[in-house]
Amino acid sequence: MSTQSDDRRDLVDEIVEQWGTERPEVDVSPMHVVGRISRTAALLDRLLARRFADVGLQPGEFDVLATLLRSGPPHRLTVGRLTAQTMVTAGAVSHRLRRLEERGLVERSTEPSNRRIVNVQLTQAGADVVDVALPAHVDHEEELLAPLTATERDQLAALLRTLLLAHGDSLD
Amino acid sequence: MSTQSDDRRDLVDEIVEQWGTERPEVDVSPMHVVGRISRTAALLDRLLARRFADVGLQPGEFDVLATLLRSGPPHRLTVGRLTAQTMVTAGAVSHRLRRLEERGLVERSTEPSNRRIVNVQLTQAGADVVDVALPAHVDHEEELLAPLTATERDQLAALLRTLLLAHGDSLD
DNA sequence: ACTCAACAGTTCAATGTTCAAATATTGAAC
DNA sequence: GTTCAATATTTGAACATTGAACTGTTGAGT
Repeated sequence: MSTQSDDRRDLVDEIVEQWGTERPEVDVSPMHVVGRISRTAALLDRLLARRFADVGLQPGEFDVLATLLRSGPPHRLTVGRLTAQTMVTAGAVSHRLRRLEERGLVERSTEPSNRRIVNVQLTQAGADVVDVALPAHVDHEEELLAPLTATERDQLAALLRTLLLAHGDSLD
Repeated sequence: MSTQSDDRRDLVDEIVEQWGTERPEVDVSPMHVVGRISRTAALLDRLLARRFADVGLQPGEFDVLATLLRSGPPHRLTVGRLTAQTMVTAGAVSHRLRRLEERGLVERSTEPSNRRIVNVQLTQAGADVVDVALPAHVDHEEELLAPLTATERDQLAALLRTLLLAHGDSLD
């Protein structure tokens, strides 16, 4: 297995070097990490969004449907639990649900025991959509990660887990 | 220096485990990396955006102004070169420039030798804004990376650089 | 000179997200 | 029982980005 490290310079290297020349008194080294996380996410999200479009789905819509499916039977979650697993606001989730409901992929109903709560039920049509989209999605992710060895993927995942946990991204 | 590894489970671990139960025939392991890159970026971007708001700036606006400043005197770039350094479309850059021009932070003028090209000039007011925002911004980034040791940051940066370069994110 | 494709930016309608206000419900305090 | 703060979700205006169409400019081919 080839494990040669790539010693070329990416755009973030250029940016950090420019700052070193233009504002040498400011230590911009954190950009090496934060800048790359931001750029990598933007790059991957854009590529993945195109593939979703082929299935007539938006990333955020897939996110909701997939969350419901992987929660297991009966494929029903409250809006709150749904929101807790996304990186968007409750308002955004509500908008997504309205669009998905119009397309018949989910159904909303108030919880009888506590009428503040709304249950979101994945329909059969919604489940079918995820079952088509999921394998294609992970295949695409696999392709995008091809430049990294299995070891490198593990390292990357572990480092990001540390960062996420430190910032409270867990179920607790 | 403490280098203990965090063995708690984050939300991505939960998600992958759920898929393992609900759809064991699909190998969702790429999510360990892609899912965390996406979530980490969303988390950091959101936190950083709040700090920018304190200076009356939006992340995208800071991005444009900072690109102009770090390009060095005379702090002037074409719209095309500006767009090449961002992760957004030319249309988005055009919108950003209109907003920044209205606030007197940049000025646009057509290049005499090729009237298709538009030069974007950072004004003194624009340079002042970046000079206030930049140190605060990198300080904030530094804080957000505090959970990682210097070695871990280097590893993380190197892994992401490999990924970015493989996907063409360089000046070439 | 003329044609025309390529190029550089801009514009605009559509769209998804955010933020804050609003609605409705619950439970606890008194 | 009534009050009221907390909770759960929705609504709607504001706003940034996208994608496609559009304007204007240049340069190569003939």
